[in-house]
Amino acid sequence: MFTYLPTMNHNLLLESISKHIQLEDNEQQHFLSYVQVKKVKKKEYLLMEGEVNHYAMFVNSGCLRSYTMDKNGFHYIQQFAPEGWWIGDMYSLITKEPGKLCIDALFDSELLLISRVNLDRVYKEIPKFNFYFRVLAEKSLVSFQTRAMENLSLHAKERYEKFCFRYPTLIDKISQKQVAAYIGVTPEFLSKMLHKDPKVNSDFFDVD
Amino acid sequence: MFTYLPTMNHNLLLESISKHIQLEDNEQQHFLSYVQVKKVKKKEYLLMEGEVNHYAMFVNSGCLRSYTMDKNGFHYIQQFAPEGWWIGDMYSLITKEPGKLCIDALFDSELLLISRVNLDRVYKEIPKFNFYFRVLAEKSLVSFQTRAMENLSLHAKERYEKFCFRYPTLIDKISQKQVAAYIGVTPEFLSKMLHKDPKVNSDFFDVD
DNA sequence: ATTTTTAGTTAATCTATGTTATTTTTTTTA
DNA sequence: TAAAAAAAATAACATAGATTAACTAAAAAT
Repeated sequence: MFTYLPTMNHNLLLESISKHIQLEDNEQQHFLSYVQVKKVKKKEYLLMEGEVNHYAMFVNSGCLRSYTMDKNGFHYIQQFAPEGWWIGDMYSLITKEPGKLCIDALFDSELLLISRVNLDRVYKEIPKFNFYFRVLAEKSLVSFQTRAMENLSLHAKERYEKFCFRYPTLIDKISQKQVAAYIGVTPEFLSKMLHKDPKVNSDFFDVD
Repeated sequence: MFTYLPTMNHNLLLESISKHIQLEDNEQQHFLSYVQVKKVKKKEYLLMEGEVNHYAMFVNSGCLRSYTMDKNGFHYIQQFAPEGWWIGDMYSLITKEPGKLCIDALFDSELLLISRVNLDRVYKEIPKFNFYFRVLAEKSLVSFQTRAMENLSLHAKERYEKFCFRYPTLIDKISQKQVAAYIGVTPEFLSKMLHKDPKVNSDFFDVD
């Protein structure tokens, strides 16, 4: 049977898991034997459009992003994954088909990878991981349900505010261009939006 | 121990479950003892904004919809749930907090309800339901991830086409008003979009 | 350190979609 | 089946955000 000694690299992940399920020592070691550490440089790709995604990725440090591209080369960012977040192309992971997402690193990052194959083993051998990933999937679902509605109903300014709220640690670390691709406007429009003087309140001069 | 004889009302649900997990007869009966049948009339509410959602709902026949409202009274439809679909306010179900969704019936419908409390019992007593609902949550997640991106990147015409593809059984059953609220345009604009002649190709007359 | 590349700013013009209002058609209810 | 209510169609006008282009500032690469 595989075992693996937990190292500092695993702290963040084990912490996330322990919030939802309790693992015996041997279960923890067994699980970690399926996990591999990977370091990537800024701009390095973890997944390109049309590839099958073989790994669920947990971000230990740094930040990843997943995005799609349209025929004009425009980017639309589906998700940022700063420290402590999971990321992957769920469609491709589930179906084992090539996906439409690209995933790359916004900064030098350290990741923990678990392959789809090993994840299936984990589900079989330590069934309570079904509980852990069910809860995670449900939370992520709520978040994307909310964003799908926000993207229909809110103006760019309001979507910007939601972004700031959702990723408070990123606002001053990533470029406006990335934020624009997340809220779905052109960088030119975002720039204008952030610089235009708040409209002067002209009520003071209203007559009648 | 609770048991319950499966009736015709449960066929569709049991079929959905058996696609993902295999239940022993006693597990099936145990599970069904937690499920109640409910019939609702067209326009009847299952959940109103600000209420806590106590039930996950499975649609046996008819169709439900979940939606949010903005301050101007505009509706934004998060999901239709025709026959064989689950629906609920996942945020409220998870957190037990009041949610922002309304859920009501577009037609007379028959539902199977399982309360949050009983669902927690099911997870504990028949752990493989964690697998079933994990897989469902993951599929639903993919669907909402995709829609969130589509709502940013596609024009109304394309969102209309995606709607037709996603709910092929609904196109000729629900009003344009509902479709407009799903794709995020005004009913006036949708009407114009569907009636405007496809632009005549004037290239033939181009000079130089 | 200098060059090259990328990101951000600004502004004029354009377009997809919203707004308001009126009329017609369809559906629901009495 | 008539009356009332809701949905759909149409059209004139308004606006949020896109497009294009030129310029400046900041990073990255040599």
